[in-house]
Amino acid sequence: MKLSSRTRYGMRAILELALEYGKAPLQIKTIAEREDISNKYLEQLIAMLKASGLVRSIRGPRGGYLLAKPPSEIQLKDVFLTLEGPMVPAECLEHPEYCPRCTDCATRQIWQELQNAIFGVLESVTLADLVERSLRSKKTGNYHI
Amino acid sequence: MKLSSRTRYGMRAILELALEYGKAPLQIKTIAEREDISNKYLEQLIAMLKASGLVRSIRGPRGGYLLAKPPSEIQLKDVFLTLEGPMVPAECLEHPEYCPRCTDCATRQIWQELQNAIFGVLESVTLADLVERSLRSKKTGNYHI
DNA sequence: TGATATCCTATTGGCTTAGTAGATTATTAT
DNA sequence: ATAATAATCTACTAAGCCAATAGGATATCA
Repeated sequence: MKLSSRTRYGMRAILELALEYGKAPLQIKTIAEREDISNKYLEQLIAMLKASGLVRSIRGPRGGYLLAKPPSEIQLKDVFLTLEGPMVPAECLEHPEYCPRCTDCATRQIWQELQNAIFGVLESVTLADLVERSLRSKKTGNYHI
Repeated sequence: MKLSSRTRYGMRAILELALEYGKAPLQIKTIAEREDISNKYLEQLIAMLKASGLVRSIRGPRGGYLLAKPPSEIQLKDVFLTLEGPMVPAECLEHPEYCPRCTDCATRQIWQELQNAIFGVLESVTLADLVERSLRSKKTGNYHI
């Protein structure tokens, strides 16, 4: 099990925007350079973030992208779901009628617990938290924990 | 994010084996019928479980498959990793040299926490637990919680 | 009006998934 | 012995997704 590049790149990109919150808009080109992501690909990822209302844009020269809300109001869950798509380990979690068998039920509970565990993490952290962590590790120079 | 059919089917299949632990071997055909899975496909999934040592087989008539260890000694993590493959949200978790940038670090922590949360669930439950849950829900008839 | 930067749509190669198909081998019961 | 049974092995395939790449259109500022 692996996260898509979409999610990994996108998370890094929106963190860049969070780090610049309150300042001038950031351009795709800049983010792509800083994060070493293909310009054109990043364009699409940011479009997804914009479509879901997490990011807004300014066109033309001196334009770029801005966080649509304060970092403290954006949970990682929001970003994750936008990029990775719906978090449904098994269909029967959303549509119990898919689950006519008894033994399914026990496994179904597990998939439910897995989903809860993942959401637990992603809901407990906001972009503001990420910014704080990011600045702290920059200060101490401890890139790897 | 969704689990593969491999993992969902395979987990149900090995649960069937756990439910029959100590009894006669279960045949592919039987499991496939009970769980409504393609015979031929299930064959391959069980082969994976056998290759990883969780299941053993007896060939010929009256043959079939058996759990290689008591259900209490098989964590769901073992089954999951066999079927779903290695759980590495991001490459930089295993190879920190992939992580030259500072902002990566904050996201990297998150992927680490996600991995821990998932493993936490999958390590805390064994097939014996699943069997117990399964029998209980069969008794009460509460298939959906 | 030209430069800048977002926006939009289409296309692609490569990989994985979820099977299907068919033949082979080992074991048991008659 | 032999026929039936059930696992084992290998190969193939259609469909879908991923991670880009490409090229042009549109809005905005100086």
